[in-house]
Amino acid sequence: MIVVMETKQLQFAKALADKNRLKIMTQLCCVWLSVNDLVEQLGVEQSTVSHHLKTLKAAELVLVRQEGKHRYYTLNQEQLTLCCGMLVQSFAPDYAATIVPVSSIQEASGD
Amino acid sequence: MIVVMETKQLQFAKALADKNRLKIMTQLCCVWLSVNDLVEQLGVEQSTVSHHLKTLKAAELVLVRQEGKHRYYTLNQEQLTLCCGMLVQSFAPDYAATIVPVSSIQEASGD
DNA sequence: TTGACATATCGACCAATATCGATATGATTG
DNA sequence: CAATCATATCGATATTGGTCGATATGTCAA
Repeated sequence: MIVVMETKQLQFAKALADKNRLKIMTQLCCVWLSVNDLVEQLGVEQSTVSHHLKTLKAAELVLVRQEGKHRYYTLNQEQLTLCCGMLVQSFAPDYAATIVPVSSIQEASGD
Repeated sequence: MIVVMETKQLQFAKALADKNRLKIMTQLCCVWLSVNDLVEQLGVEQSTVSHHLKTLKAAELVLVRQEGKHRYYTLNQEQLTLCCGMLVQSFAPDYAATIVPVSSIQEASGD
């Protein structure tokens, strides 16, 4: 269980640890964008954007929806919140109890 | 302001994005350890541990205290909590209001 | 000051990964 | 089916960053 969390935390941190991926996440917050939309806004090659999206997808930080020839991505706010809560639980136990009631998030994510 | 946060978030994510640094953080949670203590527990060279501690220090994720010839490190739980709150505010606005009251953390950190 | 110990820094090497260009896969339309 | 557009994957290259060994800096005791 703890090992699983450590792996998840590493994957989460690595997913965030790139300038362009953070930019992508910023762009994808609260909206659905196609890969080409992101290509235009970031100014890097399409293959690069796809590569980053794959990394974010592996970390479950983005959701995908196919529509016609387009694939629309958006940020997975719930997963991000869970990961942050996990970090606080692991590394800030003095704050975890009062600040981040992760249990309530987990309840809300029952699917 | 937003630019500053993005830089901070990148630094935070990069600081966490290494297996050995996560191990160090785990070891330093709630306790003060010397560099040599960490060297023994991680099984890597002292120079490597110092290098990681420098990275964590730059991200303000550890606190240092000199005592005799030893330097004792511990995890900065408050900073970690702030960074996580910042991430949720930036990338999970739908959750930020109800789950992570960052303002209360900032109040508690007034110095 | 000298010696011993603890930690930080430096230089070199190597592994991981970001990027690009080219190509393959997949979806839609005619 | 062929043509076109959108995205994913692949191979090569460049850059970043982790690691080590050696050395420098700093601290304390004799």
